[in-house]
Amino acid sequence: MIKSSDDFMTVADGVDDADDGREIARGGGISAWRQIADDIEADISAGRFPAGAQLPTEAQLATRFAVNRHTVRRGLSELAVRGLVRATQGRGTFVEARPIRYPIGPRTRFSEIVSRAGREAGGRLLGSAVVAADARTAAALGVAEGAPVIRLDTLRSADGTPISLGSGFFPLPRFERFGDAYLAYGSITGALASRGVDDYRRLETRISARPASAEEAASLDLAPGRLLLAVDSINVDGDGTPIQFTRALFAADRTEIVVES
Amino acid sequence: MIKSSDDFMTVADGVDDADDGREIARGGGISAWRQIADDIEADISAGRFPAGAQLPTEAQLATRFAVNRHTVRRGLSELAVRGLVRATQGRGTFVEARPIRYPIGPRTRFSEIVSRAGREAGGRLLGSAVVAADARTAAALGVAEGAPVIRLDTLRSADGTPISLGSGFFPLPRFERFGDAYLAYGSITGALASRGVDDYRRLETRISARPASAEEAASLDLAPGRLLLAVDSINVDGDGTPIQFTRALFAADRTEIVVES
DNA sequence: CCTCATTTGTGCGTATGTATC
DNA sequence: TGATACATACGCACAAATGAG
Repeated sequence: MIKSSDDFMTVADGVDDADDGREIARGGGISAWRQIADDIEADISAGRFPAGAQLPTEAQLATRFAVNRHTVRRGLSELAVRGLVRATQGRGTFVEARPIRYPIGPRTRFSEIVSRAGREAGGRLLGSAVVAADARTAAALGVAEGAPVIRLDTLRSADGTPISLGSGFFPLPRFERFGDAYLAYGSITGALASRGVDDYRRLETRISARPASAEEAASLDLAPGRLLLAVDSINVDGDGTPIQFTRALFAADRTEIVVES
Repeated sequence: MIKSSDDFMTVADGVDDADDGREIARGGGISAWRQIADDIEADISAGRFPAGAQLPTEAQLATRFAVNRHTVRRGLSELAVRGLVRATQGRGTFVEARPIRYPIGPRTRFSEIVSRAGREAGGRLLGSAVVAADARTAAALGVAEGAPVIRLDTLRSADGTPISLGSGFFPLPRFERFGDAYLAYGSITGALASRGVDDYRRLETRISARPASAEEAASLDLAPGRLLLAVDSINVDGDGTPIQFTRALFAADRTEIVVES
């Protein structure tokens, strides 16, 4: 076999990888890239590649499976879409961590949830601004389209791992300078309490799924194109007045949403 | 430019595709496949490729954009993951239909939902069997692990389009021969009523997202690897007794789940 | 039923770009 | 700066599914 320039390995490296050349059944109805993906997935499931571990390089895998590097890449991309591994240019391909649960219910508070999951809560304000309400936001908050609302972008994480990227919209006369309140109290719940909202509940939640854009992936520390759960929700206060419209993006492979009726 | 065998076109075809060679900015920081994906997406959004329409073949797109067919395929695969298009071997690549809503709430009934969305309800029993309850099912139904339960596999569709692929588990002394009841009444709700359950509600719903397996994709008439919303739910009767544990898979790009609290 | 052209799917080899260390 | 490793792109070839005939 003639090696491509990419697959070239030094003689020193060559001597100790003659060991485990995995068998790929050619022409058996199952494509080579799928067999490779399944094989690597089995290694991950069995713990032979623990979470955080670096996989062999694409070139090494290509020689082990006796296929072209493109074929390895096709298999790895499958595992990447499913959130099992993640490739970073110039560094390598690494095994991703396992998902945690993220319950959403009528009384959901983020800080409660992460503590319930036995993890450490974390929320960071990315920015805050006064913007004009678009149609969806206006309808949710019961204000006129184009009316000014406060927008708060937050990144929520658990154990240092980003979990959700959220944009919250709050009606304006009531929640003036709400970004400062959030910074002062460290949580949406606390900031709302400082504005006299000591109870709120979720009125409606819409859930869809889509791949992450490049920016979203960067914020959530995901590889671009990974699956997101998009959760749009409306919170109302004790009187049923809408106080918050939120669009939250969850890394689908780190999250399971629980709805308790 | 030397054409590959794949890209070869007859002279007759060649004369009328000299028109719209789209511009791809090379070396401008944005990869060619992404520009192609964006360009085709814009065409779809603008209605230049309406839903159901067949896209030009990969070879034609390759000549139009003056790139290799692989580069076109990379762009198309991006659109396919996002549910905008779907490729079928031997036929071509087609624009997919837009999503519908699928509300989930305490009083969710499938037939109500699709009629509310102005579509026609449809449910088909794929099979039914008595199986041993696994840990998750046993916990949900409040039976011992390994206890016999009835399993019902159903495919639900709207307007002929498959929407969800579901497995329902029912505790056994109570729902003996439940498959026959489903066939007789044509719906879960009707079959439950025939067993004396005239009211039931959803206790808990768990939502996650993942790509479809080959079989799931086939059942749902999806291209393999497309996004699924996986919804696990527990239904209880008026007394709060669990009567049904369901795992439903929705095509994420045809569905938006609405939770009403 | 078979054949054949069309179209997407898979795989190889090569080359070069780009980020990381 | 150089070496490493993933990302992009071209060209070629053949497999496999579809549909027309």
